[in-house]
Amino acid sequence: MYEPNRLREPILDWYSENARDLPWRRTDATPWGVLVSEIMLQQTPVARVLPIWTMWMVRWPTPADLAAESSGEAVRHWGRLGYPRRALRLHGCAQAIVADHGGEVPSDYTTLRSLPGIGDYTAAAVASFAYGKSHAVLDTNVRRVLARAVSAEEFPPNATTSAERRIAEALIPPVGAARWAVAVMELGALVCTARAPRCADCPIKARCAWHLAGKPAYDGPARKGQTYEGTDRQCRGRLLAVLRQAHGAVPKAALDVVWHDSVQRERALDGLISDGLAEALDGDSYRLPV
DNA sequence: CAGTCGTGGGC
DNA sequence: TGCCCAAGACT
Repeated sequence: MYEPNRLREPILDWYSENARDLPWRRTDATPWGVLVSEIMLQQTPVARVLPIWTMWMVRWPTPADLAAESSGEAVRHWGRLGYPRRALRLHGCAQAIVADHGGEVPSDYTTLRSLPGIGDYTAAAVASFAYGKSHAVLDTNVRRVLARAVSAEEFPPNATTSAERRIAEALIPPVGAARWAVAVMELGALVCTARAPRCADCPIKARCAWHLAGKPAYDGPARKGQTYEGTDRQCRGRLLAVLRQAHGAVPKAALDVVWHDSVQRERALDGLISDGLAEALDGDSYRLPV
């Protein structure tokens, strides 16, 4: 690859002036706070995470605090963030951290990667942002920025490729890898957005391969559009919302009224139970797991 | 590896 | 208005 500093320096300078003041980025944020933020932020906008993260940090300031609660309380206080299995996985993280790591969030990538709900991105992000380690942090923002700036493509491939990882690793600075990672992410989140990128405000527009090529339209395979209305996912969401609000046993009749199709409703309820998001009680009632 | 898994705001 | 998609992980 060509001289990495051609991209690094303007992006780092831009970040110095434009970084958002997010609570999990402050110097008083703990590794646990960083871990919680990263899992909450998976596929979820910052604006919706902020209030939930703040409540969690007050309620469960350490992994031990969350581990001492039932998984159902984690699900309840997940609220409407979406993908509630993340709440279970975060609870599982807390339990593993207490049981196997002395109550301290692990600092190395491989150990983080072994925790529930922590994949390649989140392990790299926590190691970088909580502990200042050097990793390629490849989230959707970074992948889009690199696709455009380096590969002259409007969008990255559907799945992360080894070529992308090679490009990202070549750009990691020898010093300040974590700041570089968050700076590229921030550029992707605020300027180099998926729709209507603000190229006029971009610090590397004169060096961006995609911009220099005249911003050619995406010509790759169609990206998966997600339908929602009428799906099992919507049904699960309705059912779980009832259980979250109930604070105790919910008679089945109270679930029946929120979804008309009984076949789909039963399938969704079974799914919630097998996922550990709900429990069946004697007497045909249900609740969040204890 | 393609499918599954929530939710709500912006354009 | 409907469609797109927002710091992915897991199977």
